[in-house]
Amino acid sequence: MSTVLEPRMSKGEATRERILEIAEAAVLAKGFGATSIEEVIAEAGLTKSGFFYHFRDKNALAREMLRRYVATNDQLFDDIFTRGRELSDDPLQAFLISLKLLAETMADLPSGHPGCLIASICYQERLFDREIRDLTAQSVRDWNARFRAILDGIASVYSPREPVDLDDVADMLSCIVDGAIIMSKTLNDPSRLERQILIFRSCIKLMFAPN
Amino acid sequence: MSTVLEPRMSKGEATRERILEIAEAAVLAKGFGATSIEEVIAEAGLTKSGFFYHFRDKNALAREMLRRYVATNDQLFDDIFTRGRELSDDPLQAFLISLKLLAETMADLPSGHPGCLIASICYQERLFDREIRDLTAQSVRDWNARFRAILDGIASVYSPREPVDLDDVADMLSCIVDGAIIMSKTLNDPSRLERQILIFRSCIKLMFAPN
DNA sequence: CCAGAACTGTACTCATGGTACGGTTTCTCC
DNA sequence: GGAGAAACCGTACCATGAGTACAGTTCTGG
Repeated sequence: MSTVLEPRMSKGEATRERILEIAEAAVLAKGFGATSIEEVIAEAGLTKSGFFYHFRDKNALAREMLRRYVATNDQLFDDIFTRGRELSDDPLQAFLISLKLLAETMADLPSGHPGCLIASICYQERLFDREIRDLTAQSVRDWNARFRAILDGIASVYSPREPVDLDDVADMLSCIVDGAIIMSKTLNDPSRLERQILIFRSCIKLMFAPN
Repeated sequence: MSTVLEPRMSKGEATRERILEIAEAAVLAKGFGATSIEEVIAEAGLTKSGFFYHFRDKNALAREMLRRYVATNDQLFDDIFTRGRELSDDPLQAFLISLKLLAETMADLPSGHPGCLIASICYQERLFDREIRDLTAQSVRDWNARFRAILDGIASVYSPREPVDLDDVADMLSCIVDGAIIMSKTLNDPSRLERQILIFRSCIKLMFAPN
């Protein structure tokens, strides 16, 4: 999940990016409330004045962090699901391929998934203003809608074996991923995430694949 | 999730219980790091000295909170899965019944599920000592093993339609629940949790139910 | 080379977490 | 009903971190 520092980035932008990167890692490891600005700037190698030059306050940092996280994830989903559609014209096959790609991507993370910012924020909701909470909610809704659209495409070709609400099935992917990230981290076993995505994939097959 | 204060509880125990209850709600709402002892004691109606009489430090509070949370959940699972077995001799049917009971239990929570302490701790791991992290890991392992045992019982009667790893299926329940709690909280829609458990139930049916 | 961007340094305020410890009330049990 | 223990209270104190203010310095791109 680390972002490459683009070569054509101004010095200020590069610093901002560095701060956000460090802050995100810290927040995912100990929570926003327990992440001090002082430790962030220590690791980033700048002073408190430097920090407040880039961000008004801690909340602004949280906002930018979240925006960055959502954008990165959106991009990832775009890539993976576009690639799936490229590799198969059948909507079900395309989705199954994409899920495998997603599982592989997660398995390839060097030291496991660092964590989901949305989940982190969710468990510290009182610390954030309405704008941030709205942003997390909207992101989740967007991802669910994206998955729902894919399922609609599948359901227009294959009819599900069991009566299932497609909205719930769409939600399920986010739930599985978030839950599996927690289990991976708690048990210190990164493979759990990959395996859960593949089990979800099996469930999709069971739901839609004819016989 | 609120525990009834037993009548035969000494005054000290009652206070401890009250502190733990208040602290748990606060931790689930804003995280451990951002939960101040001062606000806890203010709500509990005692002084800082009183607090430290019961708990050496904040870490001791976390330990007791976690123990209490795990015990409560263990009890809940015991009740629900025992009841399922009482209502059907068929292991698959018993599990499906239990899942429905679980979904109902979650739907009956007055203002939605307050949150999973394990997940909260997971996203603030650096704040806790090894003992607490080991306790969270062991709890998750225990729950997974419990579900796995149930699945073994089912698999001894019904053979799964798709080749699935039963360990992964067992993990899936915890993942779904944890993920759905996060989605419920983020979208401020308690019904999400119930629906996700029911979708998982559908997946179990699809996996094992003949035809 | 110069204007503005990107910082540094210092010097504060204020709130809060956490510690230490002696004193006081309240319970409990003989 | 009295003694001793359990369950607290009061107060004083330190360390840390958020945030402000602002003047001065260095860097950087055109």
